Amino acid sequence: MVELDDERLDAVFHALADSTRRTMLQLLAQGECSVGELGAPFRMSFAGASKHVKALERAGLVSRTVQGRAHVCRLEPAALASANAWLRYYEGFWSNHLDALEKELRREASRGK
Amino acid sequence: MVELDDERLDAVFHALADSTRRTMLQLLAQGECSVGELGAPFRMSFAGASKHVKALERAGLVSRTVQGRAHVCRLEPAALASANAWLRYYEGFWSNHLDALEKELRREASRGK
DNA sequence: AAATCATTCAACTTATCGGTTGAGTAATTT
DNA sequence: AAATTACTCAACCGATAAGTTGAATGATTT
Repeated sequence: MVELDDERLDAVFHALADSTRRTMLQLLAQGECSVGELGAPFRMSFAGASKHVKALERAGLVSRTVQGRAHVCRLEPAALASANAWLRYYEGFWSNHLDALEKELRREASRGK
Repeated sequence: MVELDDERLDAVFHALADSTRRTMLQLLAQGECSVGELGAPFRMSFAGASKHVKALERAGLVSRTVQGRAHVCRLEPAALASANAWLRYYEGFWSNHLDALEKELRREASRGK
């Protein structure tokens, strides 16, 4: 695992740092979607949604194929895995602190999150 | 896990989307550090580093205690865990695509990353 | 008490972000 | 052929980011 590509990680984490884009990924986890379908759930112009898709693509989280006039997108799990790999580095650390972790999660749960 | 706090996730992923801050977290994983120690490795003004620490704090990834004139920081694994929990949602998805994943990681490794 | 150290804060610059609108292109439908 | 659909691109806006510098604060050292 040595040293993950910094720019890739920047792009992936940046792409994930937006709730609209995270929701798009959740959509894509159910199956392929056109750019239009990805944008539809949001109160946002088409062009706006298209930009979000582009950010996901830039991060390598999503790829697209042009099928006629529709651009069909699919999830690229490899990029997600690189983020996961980075986080996993800390897994030992936080599992040594499980008490705090559990307390936090319970606190969030009881706040109804 | 229902629905993780969106703002928290925004802040956490945003904090992680910067190589300076990721390095700071790696430092903190080895033990507590003052703000000065955290900033020292970087070609950057003190105030600049201090801002990065603040971003980590805003995300809940780091907490600080003032000890005399030094501000001592430590890693807060709970926030990292919330990012991890989000990613884990996709674990099933990408483990169904393990071939692509492995190929990607090998490709990166052979590029000497 | 003066100097120094660890740090923040405020002000500023430049760049990027998230959104918009309006126009352009290419594929499909009528 | 004309209209519609699915999209991108370019230009713009306001907000935020990342960095700087310079001054302020508060704790320690001399």
